Amino acid sequence: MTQTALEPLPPDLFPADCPVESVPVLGGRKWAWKIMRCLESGPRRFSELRVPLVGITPKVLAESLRAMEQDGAVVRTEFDENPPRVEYALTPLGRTLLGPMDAMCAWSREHLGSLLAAREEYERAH
Amino acid sequence: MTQTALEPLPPDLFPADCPVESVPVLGGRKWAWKIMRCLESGPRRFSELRVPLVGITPKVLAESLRAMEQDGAVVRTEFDENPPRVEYALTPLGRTLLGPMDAMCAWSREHLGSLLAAREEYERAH
DNA sequence: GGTGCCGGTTACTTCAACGGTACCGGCGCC
DNA sequence: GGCGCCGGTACCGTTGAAGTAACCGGCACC
Repeated sequence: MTQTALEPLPPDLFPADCPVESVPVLGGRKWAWKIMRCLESGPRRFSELRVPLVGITPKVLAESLRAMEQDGAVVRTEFDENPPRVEYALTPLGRTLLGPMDAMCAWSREHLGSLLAAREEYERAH
Repeated sequence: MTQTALEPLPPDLFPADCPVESVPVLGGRKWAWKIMRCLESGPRRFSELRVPLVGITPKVLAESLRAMEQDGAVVRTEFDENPPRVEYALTPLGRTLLGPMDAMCAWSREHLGSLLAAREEYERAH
């Protein structure tokens, strides 16, 4: 035996409050990732965000922004002007997320081809 | 003016086939992340995976594994033994995802406290 | 012949996110 | 007075992942 037996996986491998599930951009919010990217270059207005986020409805954008605000990744600033102006910006905490996001984007750029090829191969074989 | 005006965001900022949406662990699959972690240490059997994935049903586990197999992140190997044995393992492609995942986990370990604090602060203020 | 293990499948239900359409108040402008 | 801009809200329908519960075939063991 040159190979040692694999340790069994313990039932408590993941704590009940497993942290990863709470990471903002990971939590099942379709647009969060793109919104982060839009705010990367500076504060943006609601209607300004709607331009690159093609197809998003104001409802979903408002919901997403509010969720990200709750998570402390985004600040909402209201200006007392006319017509009314509201700006959304990344918080320092939000900015710290850009690093890990870049890592994922780099992976995607490098390996997405293999992934799509695997999908086609799977279709072919089944 | 010491501050330059911010470039407006172009409507084509994100290509139609934006890659990030296709990253396996990012695509709305609740258990994918944990499954990756379970397979990190070596190949595992179906019933072996059910131990740490507390609360997962066989249906959802089978679905998740099949989706990850389609994406080329996991291989399924059937052995002609009795009782039947099936092993799931990470592919080389799947392993390349572990790096970016570690970056996200590190972020989570470091900043989850601030995130939860922000959520409480938001509750308090609204 | 009954029981258990293994790796699932099937049918049904639930739920949250998303999408579609319409509409709002307050102000300025013509 | 009518229209448009801004930053949304209200109501409703759709969708897809997840959860619930029951069951399956094949073989070994007793």
